[in-house]
Amino acid sequence: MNIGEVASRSGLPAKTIRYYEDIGLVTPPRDTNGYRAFRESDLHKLAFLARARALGFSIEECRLLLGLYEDESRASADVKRLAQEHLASIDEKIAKLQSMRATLATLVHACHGDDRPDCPILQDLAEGT
Amino acid sequence: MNIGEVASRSGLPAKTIRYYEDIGLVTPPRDTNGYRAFRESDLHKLAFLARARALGFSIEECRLLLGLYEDESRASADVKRLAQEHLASIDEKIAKLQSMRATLATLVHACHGDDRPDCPILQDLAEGT
DNA sequence: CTTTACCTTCCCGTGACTGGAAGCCCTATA
DNA sequence: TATAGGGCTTCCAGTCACGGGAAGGTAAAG
Repeated sequence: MNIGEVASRSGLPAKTIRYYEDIGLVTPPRDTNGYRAFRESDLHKLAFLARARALGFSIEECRLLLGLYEDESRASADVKRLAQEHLASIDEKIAKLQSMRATLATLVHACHGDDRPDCPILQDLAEGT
Repeated sequence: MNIGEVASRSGLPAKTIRYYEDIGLVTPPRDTNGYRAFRESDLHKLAFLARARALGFSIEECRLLLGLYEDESRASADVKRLAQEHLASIDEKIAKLQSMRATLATLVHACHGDDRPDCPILQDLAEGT
């Protein structure tokens, strides 16, 4: 399998797949012409990575997850802990964004938004009330 | 005012203030010894920037906001539009995170998290069900 | 044989900083 | 007056996870 097919089947751009090889997440062998020759197992790994990334895991977390996935003697507790930590960090991000959102929504609501210059949004930014 | 005082009064790290000068957001004059000599107006701008950044505006949006702030003949509609677009992008981010969160929470809930290897989290990542 | 599509490596750019090195400047104390 | 410390300066490199694009080799189609 060449990189193009792997890209379309995994949903990852070819650039990303090459990058994942660079940082050692996959290690496809090479054909005599120098092309990467992906095995089914490489495709499988890449699809795993695509889904883990889609859940917001960082590359290093993905590396750990892959390691656990390939370790037959893993404890599911280790996976769960990793996922829970990630869940907590997502919750933090959501909370931060919602706090921003609340302030911003109040300001937007207070601004009449016409052609006059006075604007509570700028006022708030300037005065930090 | 030296950079240290401006840093503590604006809440921005000195490094960040130098960076903001690099990209032209502030242009403090220099003392004969080469030190930046911040005026009250510079401090004011930096505090404005700190608050705008805290609301999640990008640097380029901050640049626009500063421009509007200093333009006496601005239309508040321009400010409001900028803020509304930013609000929409925050909503997108929140939605994405909440979707991740939902999937992840389901998986975490389904994983017993003991010393056995079978784990629905890894299963989901592997099979993409 | 030519075109076209695909593959390769390499290097630069992104956003918004952060860390660290090397060196100048200013103040205070022994 | 020597020195120790802290603060200031510039510059370079690294972060994270890629994406864009150049220069060139290779394969499949007409």
